Amino acid sequence: MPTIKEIAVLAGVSRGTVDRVLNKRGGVHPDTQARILEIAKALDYRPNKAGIVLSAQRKNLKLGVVMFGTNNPFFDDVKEGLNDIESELSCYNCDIFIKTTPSFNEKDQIDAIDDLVEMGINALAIAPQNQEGVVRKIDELREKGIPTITFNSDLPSSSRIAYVGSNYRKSGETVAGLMKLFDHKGHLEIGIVGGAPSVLCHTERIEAFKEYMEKTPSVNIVDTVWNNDDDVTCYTVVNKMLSEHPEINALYFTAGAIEGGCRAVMETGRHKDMIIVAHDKVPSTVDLIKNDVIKATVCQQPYVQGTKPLQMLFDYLTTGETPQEINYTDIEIYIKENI
Amino acid sequence: MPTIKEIAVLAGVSRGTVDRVLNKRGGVHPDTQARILEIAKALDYRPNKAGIVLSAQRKNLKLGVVMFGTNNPFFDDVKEGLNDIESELSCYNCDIFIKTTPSFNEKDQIDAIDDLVEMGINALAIAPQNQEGVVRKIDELREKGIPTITFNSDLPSSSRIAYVGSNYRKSGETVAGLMKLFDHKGHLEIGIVGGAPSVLCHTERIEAFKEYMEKTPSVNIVDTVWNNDDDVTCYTVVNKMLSEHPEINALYFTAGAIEGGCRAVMETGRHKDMIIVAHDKVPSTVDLIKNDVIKATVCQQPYVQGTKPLQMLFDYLTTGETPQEINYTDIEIYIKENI
DNA sequence: TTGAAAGCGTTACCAC
DNA sequence: GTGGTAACGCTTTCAA
Repeated sequence: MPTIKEIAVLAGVSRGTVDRVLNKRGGVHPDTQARILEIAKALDYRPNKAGIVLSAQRKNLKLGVVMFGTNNPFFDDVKEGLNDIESELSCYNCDIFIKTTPSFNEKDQIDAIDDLVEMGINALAIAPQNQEGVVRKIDELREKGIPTITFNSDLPSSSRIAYVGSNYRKSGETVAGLMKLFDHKGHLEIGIVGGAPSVLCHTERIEAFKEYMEKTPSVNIVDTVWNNDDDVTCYTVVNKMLSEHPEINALYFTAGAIEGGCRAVMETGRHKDMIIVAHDKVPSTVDLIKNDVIKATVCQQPYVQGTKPLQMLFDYLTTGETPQEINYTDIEIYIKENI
Repeated sequence: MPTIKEIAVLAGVSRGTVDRVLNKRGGVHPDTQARILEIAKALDYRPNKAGIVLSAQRKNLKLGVVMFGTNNPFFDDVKEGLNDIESELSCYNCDIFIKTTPSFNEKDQIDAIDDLVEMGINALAIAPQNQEGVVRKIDELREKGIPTITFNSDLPSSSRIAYVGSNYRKSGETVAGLMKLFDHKGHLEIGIVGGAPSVLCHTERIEAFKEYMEKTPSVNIVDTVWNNDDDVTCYTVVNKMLSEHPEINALYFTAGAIEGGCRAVMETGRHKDMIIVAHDKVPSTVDLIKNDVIKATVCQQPYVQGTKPLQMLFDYLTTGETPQEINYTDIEIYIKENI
């Protein structure tokens, strides 16, 4: 493997000059520059990450994280990822500051970002609200030279450099495909239980699910109700839906807090013939799968959503390599046997 | 983050002495040793990986890999993983030597290992034959100070330090679970198509599958045939099985070369009502899923099987951290929509 | 526009 | 038993 030192010798210059060229810092004579680039290409030079990281420790990089502080246990796995990457990067003199915002409130997120900037962060990872103010704030940071990566939910219209998270349309389609495979009667009458109509990822899943099912004649979508990520609400709305629609033989839960809903199903005694599919792998969902109430759950690698954005930001700041813009997490299917 | 330098200052010794203690090289006064260990513990010292890797480059580590040279495209993904990790580790002055053995022959593998040892490898990754001679050879290497990690298939009775690969029993059970969920008739008559009775991983899958299904009254396993990982053979045996058993309504392919078998099914016109589940994600399987011939395929992260063993060996040789012994890859379910 | 040197954390080698 | 020092590859700062 060629090193900067070797290139310097071959080009008859000092290591500093090679570094200036390779990292586009400017101030080098065009001829020298051309010569160095040619040699680097010929030798297939690739920088040594260990050297870069070691050297970067003198910068004391600071990374900021903004996310919901909800009690949705889905985020426990995200947090586990955050903790692991924090402990790894701390060895490289890189600090991570995490801010959780209590409500689904735009201003809270913006304030959190401002706080982090105040603390001197060099980059930001955010699970953002889908709101204009947050977009503008990300653009503002970009101009200040602070790159942002979105995770869990994207803001394509902002100038974030990358997104790490689920392809919600494809995950809705995967649930649709599963239900068709599970369909034992040859005809599905489906009730959908979403979180809240304002949460983009849930509505995207539902939209894709519906569009996909519309192409299938043997499937009918009966009703869509919302549980506001709340167990009690979930019980009530599912109870009501089932009594109004005795024909329902399949349920699609797109959000958290499904325990109450499943309880409502079990009370009717219809869960044996009901095809229930959910998202994410929280403890209550695992239990429901083990007890044959839910047939399958479709997941989105929450741990990766915690680690990867920060890893990418760290790499970007140290090695300068531009991350891939769209990083969809795998769509994982779990049933009783592989959960 | 504390460094060796800091510990040295606090303990009133040199960096060399701290290094000797932390890496158990011996030759240090017990009192000094105790003092240093105490300080390291108190500061929660964790070695800096970038520093270790940089320093380790002077060793020019060599890793050996032994695997089948079969034309089974499953191994293409493993090889992709091998290539990626090779290119990454090459930056750290670590070379990787890959030997593929042509046949399912014990002696070939042992010869390949001997060749690699001759070349001076510091560690070995092997997708092993399940044979006594290979076990003994691994034990022999261990005594020479050359650690081995098995991948794809394990040799628990050998002194390999770790295994990376599928839990074949669990993956067979997952197929069983899927088939039960897909069962539209309320009664499964299943034909099993294995690779070869001598390949451990296939027989393990089948065994677990059968044991699991035996607990289910509505399931009957009609017959088990072998295709020797060969398309033509597969066509023949499936053709024969289907004509002898018109009651079969589900097929479980546990190995590669399933295209011929599926062709036989399609020729009978029974594929519309046939529940077919397979393993691994090779191009032909993807096609068969997209064309609704196969309902699902259960995979075992081949890419990870290529990268992780070498990453673990490199870490073990440089940082000295003992790898986890059993590293099961995820059991991934793919259907038409998430493939 | 360029060069020289220090420093990041660890390991290895040579003195004592 | 222990200390000092050079080396791994890269970046940064100061000086020319």
